[in-house]
Amino acid sequence: MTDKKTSETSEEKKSLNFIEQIVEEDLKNGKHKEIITRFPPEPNGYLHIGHAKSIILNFGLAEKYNGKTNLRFDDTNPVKEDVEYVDSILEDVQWLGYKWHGKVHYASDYFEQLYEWAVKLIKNGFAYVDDQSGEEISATRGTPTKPGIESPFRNRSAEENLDLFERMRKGEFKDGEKVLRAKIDMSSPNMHMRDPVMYRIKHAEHHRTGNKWCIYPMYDFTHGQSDYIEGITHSVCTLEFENHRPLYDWFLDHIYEEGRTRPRQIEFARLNLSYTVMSKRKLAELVEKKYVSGWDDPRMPTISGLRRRGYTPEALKIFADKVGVAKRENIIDVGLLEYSIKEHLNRITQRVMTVLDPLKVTITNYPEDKEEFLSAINNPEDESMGSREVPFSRTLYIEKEDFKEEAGRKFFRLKLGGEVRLRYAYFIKCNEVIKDENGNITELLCTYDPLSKGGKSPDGRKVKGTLHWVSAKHAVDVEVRLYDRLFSDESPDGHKDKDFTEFINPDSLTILKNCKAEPFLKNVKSGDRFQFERKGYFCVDKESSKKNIIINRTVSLRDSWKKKNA
RNA sequence: UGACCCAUGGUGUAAUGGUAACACAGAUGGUUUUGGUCCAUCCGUUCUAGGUUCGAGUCCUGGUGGGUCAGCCA
Repeated sequence: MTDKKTSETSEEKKSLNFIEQIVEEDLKNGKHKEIITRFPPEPNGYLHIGHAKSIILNFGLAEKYNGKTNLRFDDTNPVKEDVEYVDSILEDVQWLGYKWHGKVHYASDYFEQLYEWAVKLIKNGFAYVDDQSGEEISATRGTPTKPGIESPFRNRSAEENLDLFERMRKGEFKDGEKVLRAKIDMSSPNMHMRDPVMYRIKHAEHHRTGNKWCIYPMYDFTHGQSDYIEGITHSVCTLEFENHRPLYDWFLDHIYEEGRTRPRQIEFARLNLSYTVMSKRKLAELVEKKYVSGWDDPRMPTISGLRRRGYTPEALKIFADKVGVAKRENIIDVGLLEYSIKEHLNRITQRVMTVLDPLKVTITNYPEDKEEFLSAINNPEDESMGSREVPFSRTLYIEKEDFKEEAGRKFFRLKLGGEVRLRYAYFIKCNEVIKDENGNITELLCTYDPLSKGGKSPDGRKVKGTLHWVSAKHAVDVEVRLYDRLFSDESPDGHKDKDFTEFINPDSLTILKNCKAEPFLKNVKSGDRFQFERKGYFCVDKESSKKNIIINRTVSLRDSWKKKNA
């Protein structure tokens, strides 16, 4: 029953992805003795599953090749960043199970060093202060097919540039009045090489450096040098930075000192998931416009959302492994994510019986005051988890959808005059259906076969259906929240003429208030995970309390019956 | 109509000049006290046209299609 194939065959001969090949090559030919990677988020939002792929890639590389991984906040833009995000990012990385090397790094720790390098570039004639406005700079940059125009301030003397740059730092100028630019090539076919801005003036309070600085380095003048300072060997980022690489290398060329580790930028394709959006801006919009309850809403593709939904770090690693690493644009089927969590939860979760949509069943030939306890297996995939006792009595609940007065032979569940097995309990036969004045079924009158205790056929007769059930007297009331995909379209932000919010699925959340669980659930705490037999994997929500137990459905079980009849 | 990058089943990822492999999805069947798990079988002439080679998914050239770049964002 248990699966042994995943542990044996799949690990043996796994081919390397292109980044691992580069690393192995660099290690083999002695370019590096040890690799150091880094995860460099900007603290301007919550991490999502795309970041999880990057985290797992970077930390995974270091684990595999006995290297190290730094955590560094790319905090060069004070107006967008906040400690709230720093904290959530720290929590998410740790939850994934990774430990960064040494202390947490911040690009803002390097502001002084960066400033000195900027001065060096100025002295060597590779940078100048430009007085043009943002609009002018933009207008003279040219287009991808037309070269740009050199700034009239491009050929100032080093002395003048130095003086101006110092005064920029001192705060003598207003925001936007001046910038420091690299002097490269205004007619480069690569737009990023057309005298990119290195520093801009922002009289804004930074979440770490406060008001110490009023000039802030741009990403391009920060990232590679930060890698260099930290001794990063492989600087892995996403494809949209491909065009930045020549600039990354250009800055390094001008500050590099012989003998030191020189970082290399390598780009891979970011993760895209079907039926969701991944951009920070769009996720923020979902939160702000209250389409979801917050960044950690269980329907969100954020790490905190997935965590609250009941995902495990292991599942995300399984997922990342299956997705792979390459340079091709991709949209991963969300089904693969769901498969990954099912695969893990199937192995580890406690089984439990919970009726989500209860229908009362009275066993007419079962004594009024009798109750008994029946043994149920906790996890068929893991014998060491043992078994538990489940109470049985005359009045029970079964799932409404598990009964039909009349149905074809393909319907294995309970029908009038038919017999099914109650899991771990008895065979029961339905003799009578009770309805209210509107014709709704309110109760089933059944008889049980005392000889079928434990669910074994006493005389060898077979029943096709096995139902989960809960004893009414012993039932624990719980609230269950079912989640469906947030969007009805596979690629909600892939339509030019339509806004992604038009595809929001109005039925992505269903709250069930009247669910009946077996007594095992009485003392659950938030974060506990279960399989509700025949219903799916569930996780106790953070809002859950003793009085009001709230449980999220992480993912449903595969259901070939429902699929066929859909 | 510039530069850079990409193109292998429905979706992803392999094959490192030598029999197109693995996973997910789908289909069919088997086992089963979860219509779960597990097991078996089926599902691609590698975007296109040339070229190099004994041999090309892989190397070269052209084409086609897609992505990225014109923030004082990262």
